[in-house]
Amino acid sequence: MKKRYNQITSINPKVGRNINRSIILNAIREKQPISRTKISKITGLNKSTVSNIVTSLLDEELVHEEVSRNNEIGRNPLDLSIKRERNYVGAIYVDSLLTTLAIVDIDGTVLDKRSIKTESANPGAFIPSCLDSLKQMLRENQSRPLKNIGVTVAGIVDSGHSRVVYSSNLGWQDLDIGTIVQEHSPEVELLTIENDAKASALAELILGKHRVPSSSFIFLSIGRGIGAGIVVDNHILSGSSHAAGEYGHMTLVEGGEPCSCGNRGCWEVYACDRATVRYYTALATHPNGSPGIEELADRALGGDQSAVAAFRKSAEYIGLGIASIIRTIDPQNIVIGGSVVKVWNIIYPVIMETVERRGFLGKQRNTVVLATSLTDSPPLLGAAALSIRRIFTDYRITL
Amino acid sequence: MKKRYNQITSINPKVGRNINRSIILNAIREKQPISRTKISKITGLNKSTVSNIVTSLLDEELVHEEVSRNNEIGRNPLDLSIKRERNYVGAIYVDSLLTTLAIVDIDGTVLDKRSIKTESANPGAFIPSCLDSLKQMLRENQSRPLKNIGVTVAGIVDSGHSRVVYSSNLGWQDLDIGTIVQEHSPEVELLTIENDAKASALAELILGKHRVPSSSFIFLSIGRGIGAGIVVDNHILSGSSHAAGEYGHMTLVEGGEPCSCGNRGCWEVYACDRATVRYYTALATHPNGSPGIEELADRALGGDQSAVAAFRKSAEYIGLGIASIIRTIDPQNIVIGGSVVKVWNIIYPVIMETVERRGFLGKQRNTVVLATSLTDSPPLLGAAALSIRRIFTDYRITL
DNA sequence: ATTAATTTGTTGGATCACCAAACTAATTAC
DNA sequence: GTAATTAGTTTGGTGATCCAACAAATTAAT
Repeated sequence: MKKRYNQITSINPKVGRNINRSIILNAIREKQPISRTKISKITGLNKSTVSNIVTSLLDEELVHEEVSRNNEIGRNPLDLSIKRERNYVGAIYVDSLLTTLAIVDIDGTVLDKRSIKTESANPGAFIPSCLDSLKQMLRENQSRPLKNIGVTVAGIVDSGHSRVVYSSNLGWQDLDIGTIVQEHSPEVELLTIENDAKASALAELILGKHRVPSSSFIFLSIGRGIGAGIVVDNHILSGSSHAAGEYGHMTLVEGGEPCSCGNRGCWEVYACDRATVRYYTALATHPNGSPGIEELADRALGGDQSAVAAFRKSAEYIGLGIASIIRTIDPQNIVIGGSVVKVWNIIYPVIMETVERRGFLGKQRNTVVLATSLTDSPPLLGAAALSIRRIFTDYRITL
Repeated sequence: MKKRYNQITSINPKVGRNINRSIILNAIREKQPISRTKISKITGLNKSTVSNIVTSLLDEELVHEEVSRNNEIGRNPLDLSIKRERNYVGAIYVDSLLTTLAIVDIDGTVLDKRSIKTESANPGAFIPSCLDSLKQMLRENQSRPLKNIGVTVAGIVDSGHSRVVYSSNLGWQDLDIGTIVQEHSPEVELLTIENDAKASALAELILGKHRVPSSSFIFLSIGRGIGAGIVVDNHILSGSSHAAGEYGHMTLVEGGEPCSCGNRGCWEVYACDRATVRYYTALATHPNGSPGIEELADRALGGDQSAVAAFRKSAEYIGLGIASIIRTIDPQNIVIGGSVVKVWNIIYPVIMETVERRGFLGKQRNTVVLATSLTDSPPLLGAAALSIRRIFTDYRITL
């Protein structure tokens, strides 16, 4: 297990070949179906080189070939696309109450999914039980054992050492997930663990239907708090303490409302799900107890004006924070994930009104705010994306 | 003119060679003096390959060779270092009142420097007059014509098109500096123009004496406002509208003091030089008019308690903003440049006290706050660094 | 002084990957 | 049926890196 990234510090023919292989494989993933000739044109590699590398990709069963009929003059191209069968990955998203397990193909399609109760108090027993559940699912689907598994949790994760540094949700601290998995399931060749928002950003990048929205964007995960994955030039910003993207605790109102982190005026105090519920109970004449965010979204969609107003108030603060992000990072896109996406039509106009009033400083800005394009839970697809990325690109350029 | 970056989209032997050349050249710059064998060890390239490439670098007169005596067993190594003679670059920093011109060697040493009054109202005449002054300086130093010139201005700059998008300081909008230079001085092969804070960050990265502080840090330029250069994995974050790093307009106090940008509670309202002066005039019993920030720094160093208190108040807000940066970007370092560096001993304890109280959320964080290590004005060295970087690395990996 | 040991840097042949151009294959248009 | 066009393969050439042997320079021991 624990195949580490190939850290590239210089180029030799083999490394160059591997990089080109990855470039071609990613081109196929992004533009599929695509012909060898087109790949040659967009990469600048010679046709013969492309053919040569594609032959190995076909041998590795990562790519699939099919004759195409395009009714144009000349010989028909051979369409290349990603081979989805035989390359499944395991995905585990550990949330505070429920843990979701899934088997996902390398194109991001969820083949099977189930949830179990999270038993975070005893991770040494809980993690193995997740792996056993995955194996059970595999047997039912008659698939080969999984060689790649991705795990996502809310909290600070040292991905390079497969360790959870700190997770307040789960009460974990310095937990070496890698060793637990290795001892229980030595057949797993690659385990990757990452923060949920960072992994969601990765999923949006490589599996999202915004069709490569851009090479630099910010994925905002709005839920219990506000976390973010920052993507710069196709790389996730990890942070020197593995803690980049903790946008929820950006100070928005110095001296404002107290936050669970001990400070005051943090963004998430004003804009996360709990804030919306708080706004609702303060506004509604008959709040019917304290509804969950999903229930609240349903009420808003059903026409409950207090629920709508609560979401609009949150949206205004979401917009304020986004304006700060735009001014400081100036990303191409901001992609939002979380329950609020359910009421996108209600919140989007409010967010944009605030952003346009506050974020652009009168000058032209290009940042586009979007709802996530992922069709399943972003943190779950994020867990899958961690493994999928490694299949497509198994090195990291340091230079 | 206008040599654009080589955008690398795939690897072939020539590109690989060029990358390795750049890796070796940068290794020499960072670790000089260094032997061929050591370069081979740190890059992973074969000794013979290193020798081969070093031979071309010696031919190009970029590198200098010298026998070393290290008194160790075995043959003495040949020390390689950057050849500073014959490779000078021009640097122009256009500030709102004064423009500084300099001739700098590729190791970052300023050979000659002078200032002229900024005539921003007529850039079509002013830019050429800057170039003429540089040529005059060259004649006095009996140097060859400059092939590389870097320009820095405060404002939003489209570096790829050598254009100033917007500069409120200079009143420039959509100004094509590249064309002006090309028409006046066609012998200039490469003109690079960049925002002052971003270029300062670059200077700190490649010329700073923190000896490569890290590959990801934020350079905070505190002056009339607060600008920043964000360095991630040795690259400057440019932003989708070329406007990344406008940290001065990050909202810190929603609904707070009005800012010139039209919003309220922006960070720079509380923490820039004007704020410090404001604090001082409010505190001092005999403010002696409204002193400039340099004068104020002198008074603080001279024991003026009102000046000290003003800087400490600003420092507290600087710390607050830094805490937000740490929580959101989690950089390895934050490097501060500007007049406040003069009173570093006064402000540093206050900044750190605030940062530690607010930025680390009780968990271990590694971010280190430092004063700039640059021995000359960061935006001026930044202008030089723009050209120097291109000499050392003339491609950009896109992948 | 001579020899052994050690380290630096060079040389020459082998290998590997990409490229260019010619070639085969398949399809449409006339 | 032939020409034109586009897709993909084959073949030989080039160029860069690697490997291993070697030469050069220095210290330590005999």
